[in-house]
Amino acid sequence: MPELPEVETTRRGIEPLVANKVVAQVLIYNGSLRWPVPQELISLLPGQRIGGVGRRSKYLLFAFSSGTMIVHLGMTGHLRVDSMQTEKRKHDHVEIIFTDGTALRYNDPRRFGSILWTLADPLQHVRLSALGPEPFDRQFNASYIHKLSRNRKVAVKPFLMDAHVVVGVGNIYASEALYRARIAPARPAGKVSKAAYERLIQAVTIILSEAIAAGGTTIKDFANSEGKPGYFTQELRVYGRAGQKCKACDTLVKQIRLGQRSTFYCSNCQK
DNA sequence: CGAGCAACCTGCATGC
DNA sequence: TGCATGCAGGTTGCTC
Repeated sequence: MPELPEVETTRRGIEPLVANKVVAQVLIYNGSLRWPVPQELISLLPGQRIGGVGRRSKYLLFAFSSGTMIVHLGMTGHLRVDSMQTEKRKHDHVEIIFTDGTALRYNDPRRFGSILWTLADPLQHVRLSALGPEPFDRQFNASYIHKLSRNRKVAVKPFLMDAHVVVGVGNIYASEALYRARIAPARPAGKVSKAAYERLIQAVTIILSEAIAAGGTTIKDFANSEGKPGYFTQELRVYGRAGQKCKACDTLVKQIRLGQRSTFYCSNCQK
C-alpha cells in the first residue's frame, strides 16, 4: 500500500475529480474490509455534495454536508474516478456514483483498507485521535522525538514507523530515511543521539517531499488516480537493493527483519 | 506500560 | 504443468 506520498498523490489526483459532485447512488459489492463498510452510506450519501478531500496521516477525508467519509487504502487500496459506464474491475468493492455519470471506485485486492463514516469532527474519530504529528508539522522536531524515545528499547526503525510517534513513515521510506541520516535501523531508539535525530527529521522531511513531488513510489501495486505509476522508485537508495552495492561506499546492502518488516541498510554508512 | 508477534487477505515470484 | 512456500507499501489487538 501506499505510504504517505502515495496517499497524498491520490488525494491531489482525486480531489478535482470529485469536489462539488453530488452523489446519486452508493454500491457496496464487498463490505468486508479491515472493518465492515458502513451500510448506512447507501441511504445517507445520495443527494449529498462532496466538499473537498482532506488527509490526516494515511487517511483520506471526504467532506460531505452531513459528515465525513474516512478512507484508508491499507496495503493495496486504490481510488479512481471512472465513467460509471466503464466496466468494473476485479476487487472493486465500493462505488460512489455521481449525478454527472462518473463514479469513485474503491479497489483493494487484499482488503486491508477501510471506509469509515463519522458525523463528528473526523480528527476526533477513534482511529485518528491518538495519532502523532504529521511529518511536515513543526511539532515533529528533534527535541520531540529525542524526548519521546528515551528509555525505549525498540529498534529505531519500528519506532519511526509507529504512528503514535509520527504518521506517514512506512516501510520503504523508513529504510530510506535512516540510510540518509546514517543511523543503523536496529539501534535501540533510546540510544540514538539528539544530533542523529536532527539528521533523521531532515531526512524524513526531504524524502517524503521529494516522493510527493515525484508522484509516489511504485513497487507493484500503486498507481495514482490517473493510472500512471509514480517515479520515485529510481530514487530509492537501499530499499529492495539487498546484495547490491551501497551507492556511497560499495559495501553490499544488507537485508534484515525488524518488527516483521524487511529492512535494508548499509552497515558501513549507518552506525 | 512496553515489546513482540499473529492476524487480516490476495497476488505474485520462486523453486521443486 | 502443478503445488508449496514465502513475501508484499499497514494496522490492530493479543500475549507476556
